Formats: sequence, C-alpha cells, structure tokens
Amino acid sequence: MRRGFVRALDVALHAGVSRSAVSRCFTPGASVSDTVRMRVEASARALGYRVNRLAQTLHTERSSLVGVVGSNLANPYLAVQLADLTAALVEEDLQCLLMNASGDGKDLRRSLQLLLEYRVRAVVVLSGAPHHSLVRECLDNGVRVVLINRTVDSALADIIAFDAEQGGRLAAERLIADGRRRVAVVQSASKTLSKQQRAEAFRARMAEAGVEVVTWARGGNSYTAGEEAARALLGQGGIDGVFCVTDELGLGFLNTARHALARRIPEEVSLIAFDDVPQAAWSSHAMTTIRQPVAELNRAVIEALTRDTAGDRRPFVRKIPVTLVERGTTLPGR
Amino acid sequence: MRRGFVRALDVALHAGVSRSAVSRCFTPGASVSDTVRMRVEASARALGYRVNRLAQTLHTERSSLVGVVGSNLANPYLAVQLADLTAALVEEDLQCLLMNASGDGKDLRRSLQLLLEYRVRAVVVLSGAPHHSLVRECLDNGVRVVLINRTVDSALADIIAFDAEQGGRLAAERLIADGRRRVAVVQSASKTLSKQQRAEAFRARMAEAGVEVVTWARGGNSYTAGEEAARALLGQGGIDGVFCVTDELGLGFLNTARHALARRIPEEVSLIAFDDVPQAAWSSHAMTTIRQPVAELNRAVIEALTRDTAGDRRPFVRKIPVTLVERGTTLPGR
DNA sequence: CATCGCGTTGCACACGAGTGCAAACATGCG
DNA sequence: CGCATGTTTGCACTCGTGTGCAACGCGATG
Repeated sequence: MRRGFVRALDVALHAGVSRSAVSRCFTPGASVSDTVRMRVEASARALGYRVNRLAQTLHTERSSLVGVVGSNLANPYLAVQLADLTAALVEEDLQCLLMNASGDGKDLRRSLQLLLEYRVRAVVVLSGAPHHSLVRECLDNGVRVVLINRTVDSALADIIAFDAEQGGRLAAERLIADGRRRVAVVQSASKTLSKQQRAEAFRARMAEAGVEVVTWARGGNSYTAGEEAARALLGQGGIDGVFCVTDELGLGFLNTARHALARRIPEEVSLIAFDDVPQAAWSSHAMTTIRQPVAELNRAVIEALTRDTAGDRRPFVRKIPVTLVERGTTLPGR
Repeated sequence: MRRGFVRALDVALHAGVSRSAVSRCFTPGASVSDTVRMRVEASARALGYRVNRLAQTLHTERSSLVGVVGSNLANPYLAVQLADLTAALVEEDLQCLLMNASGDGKDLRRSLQLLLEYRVRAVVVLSGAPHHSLVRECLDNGVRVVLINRTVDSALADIIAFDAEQGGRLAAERLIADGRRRVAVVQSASKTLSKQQRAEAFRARMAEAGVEVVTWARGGNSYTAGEEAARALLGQGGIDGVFCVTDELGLGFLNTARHALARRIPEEVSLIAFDDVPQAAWSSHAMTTIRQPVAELNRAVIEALTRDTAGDRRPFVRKIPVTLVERGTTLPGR
C-alpha cells in the first residue's frame, strides 16, 4: 500500500501494460487499442488514478493555470466580476489561481512574481496598475497580461475596459433630457482612472449643453462619502441633478437625500450612478444607473487568453459598451 | 536566446557553477559559500530567474496550493469571506486555486476531482456539501478537507462553522429584552442547514420564554423575499418583533416596513438579522444583526490547514462564537 | 607532516508525466 | 506464402527541481 497519490506506473503494473500505454490512454488522439484502453480504464478506476497536472504541465510547457490578481475583492462590484470570471474560465478548462493584492504596490509586485513561479499561462489584473517593468517581465516569459479597466501608456499588455466615457455621456444626456440646469458630479478623492474618465466625460458633455456642473471630490468610494456629499450639496440648494461615479456613492447619496433630508427623488433631484450592483435594483432604492455588462467583459477576457498568439505581438484591446438602466431616480416617461 | 522561462541550469552556466549550487541557493538551510551565493544571486537577477514551483512541488511532494470551492461567490457575505481567506492564505505562503462550482452537485464533484489533479494540499469548501465518497477520496490521497458552515454525519472532514444556534438564541434574547410578545422568524424555502439552525434555535429559545412565533419560509434568500415577508406579516398586524436569518432578507424586510408600509422601526417592530454584511451598517439602514467574525473563522481554517497531521487522524472541529451588533432596529438603552 | 574534521561542491538519481523512434504485430494484396 | 502497409507497443529520453552521497579543499591540531 503506497501512501499519497496513485501514479501512472501503479496503473500500468495493475493492468499489465507499460506506463506509456497508460499515458496514451489519457492523451486525446493517441494510438491505443480498445482492449488495452479498457483494461487501463478499469485499473485507473479501481485505483483512483488521476493525472498529475503539475507533472503534465512540466512536460508540455503549457499550463492551464491563469493568475487572477485584485485588491479589494470584497467590493460588491468586483465580487460579481470575479464570480463570473471563474465561471467563464471553467468553461475553457482554465484554472484560476487567485491572489489578493490588497495593500501597497509592493504587494501587487509580489503577487505577480509568485504567479510567474507557478508558470501561469496568463495573468488577469482586476485592480491596481502594475509597473511597466513588471508587465514587460511577464511578457518576456511568454505570460499574457490582461488589464481590466486600466490604461497604461506603454501599449504592451492586453486591455479590456468598459467604456467609461460613453457611460459619463449617457448619464449627462439623461440629466439633460430631464431638463436639469444645475447638476453635480460626485466622485471620491481617489484618482482611479476609470472613475476619473466617467466624471470627465460627464462634465464635457454637460459643458456642450451649457449646463453648470459642480464637482464634489472628497472621501473614499464609500457609502459614507455619498452621504456627506448629499448633506453638503443639497444643503446649499439649487442642485437638481446628480451623477455619482459609483453605486455605493449613489446609494449613500440617495438614501440620505430621501430620508434624512426629505428630498423628493426624482421630482426635485434626478440621480444617476454607475456599476449596477445588485443593491441598486432593490425595490426600495430602484436607482437609475449605468450597467456594465460583466459577462461580455469576461467573454473578451477569455478571447484574449485563448487567442492564437502566433506571429502578432500586438496587444488585444477592447472597449465594452455600457448601457443606461432607467429606474426610479430619473424622471419617467421621456 | 532561449524562449520561455529561465531555468536553474541557465543561471548555473551564467554563474559558472553547478546546477545543484543554484538549487541550494534558493533552498533555506542549504550549505552554500558566500562567494557562490553572491555570484548566483547576481546571475539570477540578471537573467530574471524564478524557481518553477510546479517542478518543485513535483519533487518535494509538498504542494502549497490550497483548493477553494464555492458556489455563489457573488453573494456579498461569501465575497467578504473569500477576500479575507485569500489574504490569510497569503500570510502562510499558501496559494489559492479557486473553483466556482455554481450549478448542481455534479459540478462540485468535478471541481474537487480537478483539484485533486493539481495535487492541492487541502480543499476548503465554502458552500455546498460534497458526497462522503468524495471526501473519503480526498482524504485517501492525503488531501485535507475543510468544510465551512456545514455539518456532515460521517466525521471525516474538518468542520469549522459559526455557532448558528448561539446566534439564534442571541436574537431571541434581544427581542425578549425588547419586551416583544408576538414575533416572526423569516427564513427562505431553501434548506441550508446553518440557516435552519439559526431559525430553530430562535424558536426554541422563544418557546422557553413563552413567546408566540410565526414562521415565514417562502422564496429564496433574496431581498425580494424579505420584501414579500414584510408585506405578508405586517399586513395582518400584531407582529412586534422579527428575526431574519440573513441580512439580505433583513434589508428587504426593513426597507419595505419603513418606507412602503410606514412602520416605525424599532418603536413598533424590533428587527434583527444575521451576517453583518457591510450594507447592514450603512447609516440609512443601521440594522441590528448577528456578526460572524470572519477573520476568526479564517484563522481557524489556516490552523486546520497548517496543523501537524502526524499521527492523529481525527478531524479538526471548531465552532466560532458570534456576537450581537446593536444598531437602530432594536430598542436602545436596555 | 599526517591526520582529523568541517564546510562546499558536483554527480547522479528521483519526482510523474508526454512523445519520437523503432520494433513488434496485425492486416491486405498479389 | 511473401511482401507491403498500417496500427500498437515499449524503450528511452525529456521537462525543472531537490537532495543523498561521496569527493574535495582548507584550516586546525597533535
């Protein structure tokens, strides 16, 4: 009785064939006679044999591990994206080696280097921007790098992102359609690029329409920050439309405006947020927001991971369009 | 110029030493002279060498991969738990191979078998109950199995769970302290064991106190289900205390009761939920709930994974106590 | 100087699997 | 039957790494 895992050799001895024959039975397209195949399969079942994917990868140099690294995974939006990504990976027989890089930049570096040690086929960065040298190092080793919702100046890595500018424009146009004349954009003090772009595109479109925009940029991307923004912006009066760059900010703003400040939404103030997290759809909130089609994003990720990289070294770049989901915080019937 | 990854042999040639010397430089406690170590380290840095953890594992038979399998990872509570678990694993130099087993029981089986193929050191099951034979198979191969918030009849796997009964009792006692005389427990139609236990312990403690309990068990564990429960239970009147077995149910109940049904909470009705997801703490909800100390649970998981398994085959079992977090949906100052 | 002891170093093997190559075997055809 | 052709099968090598074992070098001691 051998302790530990069953090897191909054990199966071979049990079935009375060579180890090569066993290996061939588990390799699609290999040449094995029916009689041998059946005996090997019977032995494998009896002994509980499973190929060792580590040894397999070592030989074939073709890993099916994909590294996924992100920072604040507990964030509801990221959680949805991660859940969908793992489901999509499973379909392609790719496995997900997850790294939590919550912390500083050193942490992201350490995570990526660790993933390299596992000889992953590719790395998907959900949040945080890796240094160029790090991306370069991955690419030199033949590891694809897919950045989600990031833009880097050097065009090395694959980049897949939701169209933040389009989202900002959509929000602006909806507030214009509501006839709003004095609006506010609520963002946080953090300078995440995608959120900056949402706000910037919103301001640009509003400027075109000649609508005055007040910018609030304090605190984090938290519910509390949205609450503070509501107290400050609605306290001084005059604001009749608001665009919050995340749903969490939006929900803080909405609940505070409605219940603590007793404002009628959307009659007095229109509100649009961004992300479409599950909570935005809850009936008591029913918040109008910009939906990011996560499934479509992840399909693009899979496409980037599995595409034939023979020849062209050009990075895969794709922008995923977003849509406006109209609920109860913008004026109906228009 | 070799394509692909740099091997120890490449470093050895570059540094003018044997491959063994390179290997020893990266093995703690090995015997290497300072001069050789410095030359090897310089060469490794220059070439960008990283040990191949797959080959390493193949040789040492000691994997640092831990399989994590769960079903609905987008669930806010599970997301928090997963995020914390990955952070805890990183501290122990363990890596997380994540499997999304959303789907039927076959899916869980497939996930576990795949994890076995990767020769993981252990498997952590966040949701879903694997079949005994599957657990047995993992154990036979020397792979620890840690079940979270599950109980299985056969005492094979390690089991770490929050104390659902204690939570149910805590909730009951708080409603009793609020002087409630006619209470309801809101659970879903799903028969997840931990949620059943919460409700059952609540009913038992209430029965002791001689308080009448109405049970609502319809729909899923969703916000919508909480909403329906509120409409049905508060519509008929008489209910002055409610225990919802999850925060999502609780939030649906709370918002509907307050805004749609215009009930004064906690003056007319006390409400306690379970989980303490971030949304429960949001100021506009401020929901009293049972907190599950996730960090403590994950510390126990790490302890189970890293404990010395020499000799004793007895499973590791631990129950993590929960606490009541009093916010604004129970009567203050008592 | 001879010997001992100790710290380094390299050789060679092992881990578990895939695969080219040639030998063995089965089959078809004249 | 003899030969050509096609299918199986086993040998042996490979992937990148860790480590037991023996050889080596060097300083200290008798």
